[in-house]
Amino acid sequence: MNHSESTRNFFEDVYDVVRLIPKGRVTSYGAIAAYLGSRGSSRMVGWAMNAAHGQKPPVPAHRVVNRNGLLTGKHHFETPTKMEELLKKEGVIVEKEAVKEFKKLFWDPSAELL
DNA sequence: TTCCTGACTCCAG
DNA sequence: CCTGGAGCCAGGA
Repeated sequence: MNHSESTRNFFEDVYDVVRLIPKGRVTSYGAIAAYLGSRGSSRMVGWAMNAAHGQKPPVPAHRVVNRNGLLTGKHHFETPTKMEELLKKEGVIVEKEAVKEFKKLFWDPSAELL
């Protein structure tokens, strides 16, 4: 397989995992990267999210935050408050750029997807 | 092709 | 507690 094919599959894999995140739960870029077998590629997960807009079926990118629960990707949504609004709609409280009860709401694909 | 950037994370000081 | 550097690797200029 060539380079573009493996890239496409990596993105598809990321989207599939993100779509499996339960409503009202969140995970991190690093957790997804680790689940896909490339721990150091957390930045690529973020890059994938950057290209996730308009995907069918939709990719709930708002459920992916950084390892501390901070909404570092909020500026990539339609509006800077969109990410927080979507989370709040699912019952996730966001306080000062971060997910409240992050540890409790954290969904780890490596542990949940057995 | 090289250089730079980035929705990240870890580690050293 | 905070800062900087390194590793990561796909794209755009």
